[in-house]
Amino acid sequence: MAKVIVYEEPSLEEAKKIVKNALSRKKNIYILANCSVDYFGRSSSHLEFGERLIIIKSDGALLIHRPVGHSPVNWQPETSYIDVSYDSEEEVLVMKALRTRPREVVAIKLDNIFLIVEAELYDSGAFYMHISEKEIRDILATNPEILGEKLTTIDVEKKVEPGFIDLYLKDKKGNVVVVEIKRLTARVDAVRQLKKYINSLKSHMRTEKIRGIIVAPSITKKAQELLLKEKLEFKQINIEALSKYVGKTEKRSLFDYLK
Amino acid sequence: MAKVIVYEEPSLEEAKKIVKNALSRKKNIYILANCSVDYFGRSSSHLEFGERLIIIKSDGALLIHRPVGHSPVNWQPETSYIDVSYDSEEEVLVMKALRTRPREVVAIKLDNIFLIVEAELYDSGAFYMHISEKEIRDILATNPEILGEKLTTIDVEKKVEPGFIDLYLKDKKGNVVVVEIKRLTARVDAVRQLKKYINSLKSHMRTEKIRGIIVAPSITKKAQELLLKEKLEFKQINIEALSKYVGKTEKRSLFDYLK
DNA sequence: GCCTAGGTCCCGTCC
DNA sequence: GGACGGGGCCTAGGC
Repeated sequence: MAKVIVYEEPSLEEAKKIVKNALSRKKNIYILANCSVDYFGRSSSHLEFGERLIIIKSDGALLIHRPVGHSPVNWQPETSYIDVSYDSEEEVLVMKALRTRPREVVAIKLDNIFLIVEAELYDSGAFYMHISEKEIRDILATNPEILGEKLTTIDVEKKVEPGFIDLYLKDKKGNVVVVEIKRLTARVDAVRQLKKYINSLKSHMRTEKIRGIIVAPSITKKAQELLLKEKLEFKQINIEALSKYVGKTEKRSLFDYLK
Repeated sequence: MAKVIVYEEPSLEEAKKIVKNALSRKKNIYILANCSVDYFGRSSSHLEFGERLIIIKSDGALLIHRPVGHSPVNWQPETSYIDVSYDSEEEVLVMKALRTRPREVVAIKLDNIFLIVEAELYDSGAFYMHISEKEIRDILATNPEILGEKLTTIDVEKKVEPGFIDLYLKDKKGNVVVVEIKRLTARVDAVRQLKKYINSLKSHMRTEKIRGIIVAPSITKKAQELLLKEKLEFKQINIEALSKYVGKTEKRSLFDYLK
């Protein structure tokens, strides 16, 4: 079971020892403190002093969260090294998280620490994500009749020069059918993507006719227009209906959660 | 200054009161607990029981973080309502975070709570991000001579059918110059993007010559090849050197941070 | 390592 | 509100 140690209002010198020790033991560290943050790397940024939550995970992931908003204001997805030192001149605890590739640094200056929590967490729970684009693709590959006509699957994730074709099929007339799948509303960029693949195929073989189909639960107006202009097709699919093809997908509905 | 209250190992019934109260006062809430998570909405997922950090921010943002990794395993960027109840049958505290658009729900079941921290944080610190693509574009628009020749800026973010041209200029010979800017290494997709804009322009006006320039600190080999094939140009810029055109950008280098 | 594409992407911006 | 493109996107998968 989790081991959790709480330090309330440590001095900066005490905090330095606590954090260094916790880092060396690869604990999870959560700090509530008044701090400023500088970032330098692919871009650079400066965040003035304010009260935030600093998270250092056992694998070195670093996150700095403000009191509002989903996204961390600063972060380091993986750190090669976190340096902790006390700057007696500025009277701040300095934590520098380094990353080698890309070469980036996040430097945090803490001048008032409210809380440090050191935690050893056990988490081996499996995570299941249902109906990803990959799942839809595999269902359609084995059941191409879902698209409403007789089709034969030739290839899945077929490599062409500019990328990968989700589904590469042939229709009953022997035409090549290129399918681009979107799990959510298809937008103009999906149509562009499909056109790109078709252009690539056309440059290699000139004899056969090539059809392009966007498969998605819905499509934006602009995407529909571009589709018509490019003489491509759209096939609407019902994602919920597809779930019956997946054994392990749970049949719970939003309604069950809201009850 | 921050007000922080720490509750160590509360019972589930106590936790229910603490969380409900903190939610109603729009506090930041941090919970260390053994929990399972179900998500249903644009996609759906199930996470088995394990020890994690649950963050509820004062604006309703919800994050569930495992002990490793940058990204939260489950989240709700904004919640319209968080319901907290005790399920006496399963002996778990249930927190359901609802979102109306898109209609989504994250349901957390907690069966063992190690720590709850309730915090009122004050954070008004400004955040400065330096040299975005937009900034580079504006600097080049007002100082096109940086590109190494006499150019006149005609338009910024010019709308053409497939999108927006970063910079639309004329050179001293009166040729149209289309510039695509990348803040980091330019890749093949940047070249494709540029080509797309030029094609669009060509279809509208046939008299003038159109040049295309990729402006970036560096370019990949593949992009360079495509560039040559398409008879387009690459102009290297030094982002550091551009910063002198931005008043508020700090002149600190990576070296200063690493010292 | 680079490249490609997906994501419950999130987020800003413009219509 | 929908739609579209950017991001220090992050992450997974190929080569």
